[in-house]
Amino acid sequence: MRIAFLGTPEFALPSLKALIDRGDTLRVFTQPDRPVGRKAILTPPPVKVLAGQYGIPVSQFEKIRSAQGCEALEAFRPDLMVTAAFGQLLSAKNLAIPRLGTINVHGSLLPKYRGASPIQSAIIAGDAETGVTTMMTDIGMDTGDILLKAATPIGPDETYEELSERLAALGAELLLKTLERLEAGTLARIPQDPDEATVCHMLTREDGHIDCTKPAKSVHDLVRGTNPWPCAFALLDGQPIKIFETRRTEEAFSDAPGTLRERGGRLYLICADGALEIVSLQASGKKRMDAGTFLRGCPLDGKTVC
RNA sequence: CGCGGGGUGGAGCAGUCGGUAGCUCGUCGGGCUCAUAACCCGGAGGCCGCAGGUUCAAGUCCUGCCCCCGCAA
Repeated sequence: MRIAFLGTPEFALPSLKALIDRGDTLRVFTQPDRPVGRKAILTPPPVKVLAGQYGIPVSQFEKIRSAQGCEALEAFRPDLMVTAAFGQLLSAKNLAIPRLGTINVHGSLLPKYRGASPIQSAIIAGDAETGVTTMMTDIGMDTGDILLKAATPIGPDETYEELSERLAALGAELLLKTLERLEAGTLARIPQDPDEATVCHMLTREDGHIDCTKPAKSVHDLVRGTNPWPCAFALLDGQPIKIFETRRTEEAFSDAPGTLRERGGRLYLICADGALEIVSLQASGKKRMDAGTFLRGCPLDGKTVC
């Protein structure tokens, strides 16, 4: 098949690779190179890099909905479009181009977590299970008919980065299965139940702000759900302290939520219903380090964060 | 020239008004204990990021450069 693949970050890589291995005729559409990091180095999106390694032609548009975007898509004459974490909404005109329609690989069990941060949101919400869904893309935000789903449990300490990697692989498998059934004509379309739908927005830095008046599990879920980006943080003397890794603990304290306690060389953050051990953290202008090392140069016992 | 913090024994940090480098941990040796990420005694280990400058004297003040990091994009 002639397939136009629209995707951008790491999450899209296994799906693109799966299509490459299938031997489809591909053309990749992705976001423009973006300045990355403090040095603002212009960096190509991961999908562009992978496509380049296989000699697949790549087109980059600020807006695929633009006239130029549509022309480029039409010029390729795709049978099918496949999207995976593309990062842009498609227009009705875009969607009308491929005769077989557009299939999206989404990192949640739709209709839950429509939108930009399905994987992080599932972890932050404390869900025990999530998954991937293939669906027929329509004009809405992840509102199209569901094709196939695959579920997977979320590990109690699994981070966004780890889960994202697993779901990306799972998504690629599901995409292959979806295409097989599409070609065999055995694919069923199941409309989403709007009453079950939830939407998750793109995360911002402030989404990583820890609220110690919540239960320890909720804080822990936030820490792992935002790792490595935007990363959970708390304010100490007005300065952000990034908290990379926490661990559930049975240690009991009588301090108010937000208090930091040092005990046995370990660092604890008091939350609403108990303490959470802080395993690794980073102060502004400092490097990331484990709690024991941090405490050696910066005593925190008795201090409070908010 | 976007804003800001920082480079000091192996790790994390302190070092005031310039005056000969200190703390916690680790490490090595010894001691003590039923026992410990316990305690006691002792030791090793530092071109104070690099290069200039000011000075009787620079970790400290000035200039340039390199590197690390937080924010903003």
